[in-house]
Amino acid sequence: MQLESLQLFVEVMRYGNFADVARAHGVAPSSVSRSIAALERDLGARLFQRSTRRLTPTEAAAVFYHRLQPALREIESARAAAGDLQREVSGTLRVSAPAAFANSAIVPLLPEFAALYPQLGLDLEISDRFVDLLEERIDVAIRLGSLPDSNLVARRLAQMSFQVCASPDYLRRRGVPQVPADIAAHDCLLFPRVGYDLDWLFRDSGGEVEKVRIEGRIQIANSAAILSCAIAGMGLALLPDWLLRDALATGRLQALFADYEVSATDFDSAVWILYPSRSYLPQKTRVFVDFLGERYATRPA
Amino acid sequence: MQLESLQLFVEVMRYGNFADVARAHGVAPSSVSRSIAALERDLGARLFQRSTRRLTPTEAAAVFYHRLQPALREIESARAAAGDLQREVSGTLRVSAPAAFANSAIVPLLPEFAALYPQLGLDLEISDRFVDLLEERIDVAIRLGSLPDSNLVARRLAQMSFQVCASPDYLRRRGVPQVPADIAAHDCLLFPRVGYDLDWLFRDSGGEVEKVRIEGRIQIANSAAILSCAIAGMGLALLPDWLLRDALATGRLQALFADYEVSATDFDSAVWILYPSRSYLPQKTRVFVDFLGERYATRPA
DNA sequence: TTTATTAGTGCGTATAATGCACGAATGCAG
DNA sequence: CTGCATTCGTGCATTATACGCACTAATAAA
Repeated sequence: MQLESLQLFVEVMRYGNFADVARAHGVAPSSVSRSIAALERDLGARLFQRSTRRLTPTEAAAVFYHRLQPALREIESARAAAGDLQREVSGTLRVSAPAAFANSAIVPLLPEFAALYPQLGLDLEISDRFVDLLEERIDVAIRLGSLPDSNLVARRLAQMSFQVCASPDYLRRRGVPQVPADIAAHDCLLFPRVGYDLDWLFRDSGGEVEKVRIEGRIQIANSAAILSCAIAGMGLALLPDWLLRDALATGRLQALFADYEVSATDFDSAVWILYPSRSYLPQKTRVFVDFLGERYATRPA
Repeated sequence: MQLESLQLFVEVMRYGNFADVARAHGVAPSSVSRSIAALERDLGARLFQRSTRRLTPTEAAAVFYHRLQPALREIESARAAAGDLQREVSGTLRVSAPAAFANSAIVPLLPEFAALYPQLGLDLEISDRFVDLLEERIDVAIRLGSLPDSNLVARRLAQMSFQVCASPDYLRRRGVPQVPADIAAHDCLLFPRVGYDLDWLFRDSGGEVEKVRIEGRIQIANSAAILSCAIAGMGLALLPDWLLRDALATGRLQALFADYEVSATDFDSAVWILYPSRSYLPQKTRVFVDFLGERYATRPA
């Protein structure tokens, strides 16, 4: 029984065919086929019913998979733990982050981080869905907003604050709103959120919250696209500060309502960093978490 | 990382030296030495401090060992479980069968079968369409009639013979037909079949085939419903023997033309049992196929 | 000091793995 | 209904790997 065959089997269960697994591993499909066949010989049981175009796992495969997968992960984890005891930061760190945040807040920091730890490879998995850290073998994940409960270790990187902004061109044409109620007369770029109405919340320095109904003809569920629209002068946008930093710094956008905190949902969104709660935290994970923590402490988002 | 290297490592931790492990495995000591060295390369950490006459496990080895050992045991156990599923009658058997056949010919046998194999769960998928065994993860399928070609293993359970019958009440009112041609004057219960005209075929003991045009006002594409109509005295019905057994035995129906073979299509219909593959045939599939085979051999349908 | 045993290393051979090409099967698009 | 493309499996030639043997260095016990 080959360990590689077991890993291939697990991936075949995930992908549902041999060819994709072969491509992912850079080997010939026949190799995968032979590995699985060898495994079946070892088990004395058929794992997949094959028709040329479809693989169907047998009951034996399902049983084997559900017990094998945790064991393989444990071996991998044990290997990492043993290695990290005597090794410096090395290997590959798999980071999962939302697309917009990765592009504007992580990628700019990568050169410095990579220079700090030349032995460490970085695998940035960009995805806006909530990935399963264990399933995808993610070491560290960035999550925005409020946090669903889980058995992961969570650390709050920074408070996430929002700002209303528009392009100078737009403000010249339509005027600069002075108080929150003024935005009712403006085009707003809408980010549809399930469970929330089309209101923006403004909290003044005294803590008073004002809710203003907004209107607009453009609605996009992608904050990077909303940013582009705002820069193009299509209206007011409510966006998180980490996404605006560049555009504000270069003057392509102009922030409004400096005296207010603004939000579309509530006022306690944050940037979270998550990692699996392992008894032995790999060095690479620790240094990455510490690095981001430092960065966001000294240069708050 | 080789699975065998991991197993060797565990044993080295137990024995405390390479030579004994090598002897226990019937390999050369140099082989063990090389396996451990490869493992150390994979981990990036030294596992043993070697002095020619003594091995001292490092801290990394201790950490690795304590997590590796349960994982290896789990893999071995998972392998045994998957294999046992093949060799022992356990798990769940998914059977696909046409509704009428399932109700009258399979369900009555289930109590006995279930008692024979108490560890086996049974999932009876009743469907009159031709399901894709792989797609639906079906272990065994029952098919009636003639068989479309496929890459499945097919076994003929029994010849399927048809009989013309009617209720005693109906025969009292309308008279008992003596020769095939007599049925032209009777109400017949029609089962519409694509590609076949409304004729019934009679083959006498001499092999002579007679085709008789039938007529009737009731047409139902459901043999169980036709059975009910016949029992209710609504006409003559041409039905497969396995569907009639009960009604004939209790006298609710009476068979006609004992000296003829009858059919609505051709004379070589059969009950087929199909399963996906012959290699690594799970025990649960084998016992079910054998059980039905025995049942239909001793008590022909 | 001698002896016996152990780990590590070259080296040649034997076994195993791999890729490629080909064939059969099958789902999909036109 | 018919090509078209993709997928899995197998035979074959090639390549890579693993293995044992012989030998060296080292060390604990006699």
